[in-house]
Amino acid sequence: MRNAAATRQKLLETALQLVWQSNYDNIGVNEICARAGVTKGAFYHHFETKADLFYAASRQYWEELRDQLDSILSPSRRPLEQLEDLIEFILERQKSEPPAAATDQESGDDEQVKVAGCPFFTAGAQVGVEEEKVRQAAIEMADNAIRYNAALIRSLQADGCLASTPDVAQLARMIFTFIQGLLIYGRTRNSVAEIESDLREGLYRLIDLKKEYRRVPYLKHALLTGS
Amino acid sequence: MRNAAATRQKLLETALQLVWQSNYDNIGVNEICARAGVTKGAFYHHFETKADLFYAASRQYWEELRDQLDSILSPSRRPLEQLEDLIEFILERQKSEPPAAATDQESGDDEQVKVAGCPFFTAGAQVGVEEEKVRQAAIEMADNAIRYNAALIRSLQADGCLASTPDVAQLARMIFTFIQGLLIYGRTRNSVAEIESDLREGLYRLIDLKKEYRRVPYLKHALLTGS
DNA sequence: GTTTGTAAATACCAACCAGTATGTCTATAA
DNA sequence: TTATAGACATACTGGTTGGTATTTACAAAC
Repeated sequence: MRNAAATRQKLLETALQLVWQSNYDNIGVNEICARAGVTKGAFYHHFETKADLFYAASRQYWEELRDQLDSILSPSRRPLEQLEDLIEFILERQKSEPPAAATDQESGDDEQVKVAGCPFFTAGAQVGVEEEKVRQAAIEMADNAIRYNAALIRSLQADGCLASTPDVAQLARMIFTFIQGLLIYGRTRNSVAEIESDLREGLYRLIDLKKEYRRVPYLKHALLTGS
Repeated sequence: MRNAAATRQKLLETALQLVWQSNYDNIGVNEICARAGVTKGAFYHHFETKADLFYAASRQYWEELRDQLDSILSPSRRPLEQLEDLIEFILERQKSEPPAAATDQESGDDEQVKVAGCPFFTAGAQVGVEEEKVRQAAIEMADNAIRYNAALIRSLQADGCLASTPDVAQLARMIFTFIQGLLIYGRTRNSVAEIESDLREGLYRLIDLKKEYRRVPYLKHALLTGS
């Protein structure tokens, strides 16, 4: 590694991957370095502390996420389409995490974690009074996500999809917390299946989407009796 | 400490308190012992491992919680009353945690954590593949809580309070995940105020409570313009 | 070709981790 | 009074933690 930018990037990606599979306290600097194929000297050359790395990783993670959300929640698309694609996006992402630099070097032995939720958000909720930067990352992450939720709600509302007039800011918050709680629940069971049905139905109920716009989540009865 | 039961209880309470303020990985056996005024020998006399202690603590925590839920969700009370009291209970509990053995010995310097969420549930979501017992505790905790949610939903439904007919099991799950997500969110901000309004409104929307049964969350406008 | 600044490697630190080995106390039973 | 067993205390283990000090490799500037 004679390329400074590449080394830094590798550390960010590895941190992202590892914290996604476990949690902030459980991942050590040594392990990050080993997995990234980088020495400790390089680590502390690029980042002052472990918390610093995670803060930087969370920001980069959000930038990637933001780009994807921008295309899903693009004003050029119909609000209902945005909602459904967002749901699909969340579910799909749980099946394919960690997000970046999945396979490289000598990895390949890891236990597969199927559901994760945003590790930076959950980490920020758990670290102690020290590690203020980690909590800061969680707050920023949440604020960003909530902003996008609010935009989606306003679009849906403007399109006449909502059965009632909500407090947009509040509803955007509630959607975020619901999704996070759901993903954490899914993680304890380590299965995506359990949350697949709940995500769509829960969002429908929270945003009070008009019945005619709701996609029937499970067609098993209809399918079994013949389409 | 010549009383074995008391020593064991003290360890359980201390573990409960500490993990509530922080998280599983961040709390060491040494710290638990020191805070409990107990030596390490006593600790490992009563519990085989750290994970064992937390599993036991989570079970005891649930037993306390269950008793309170039993009185709140008692069939002798009107379903709507049950719901409102449950909401109040959740909010009130966040302001007064940790639940047991708050002040004893030489404590008193701790940073106040205002919002917590169930630490055993969140811990179970984050621990790695080892520590299976910790995750087990989280799953049991969730299952228990969801059972009580389901009972409440059925009561509300039987009383004609719901605007639509829900999948009870699913809705009970969604309520649980929503509440957990909300509490975790509140913890990152370290404020109860942010979640107070969201909890009631979110539950109303999830369970699709008929409008006439919804308690108006904020009367600020009405109050400001004169009652 | 030498200087200079940055990137990275090595070796190391004190503090802490969960867990253990071993001994002592004390209460009860014989 | 003695024997036994549970309840604890003390001291320690090997290993790991986040972080640092020092040195080396290397590329561009002069």
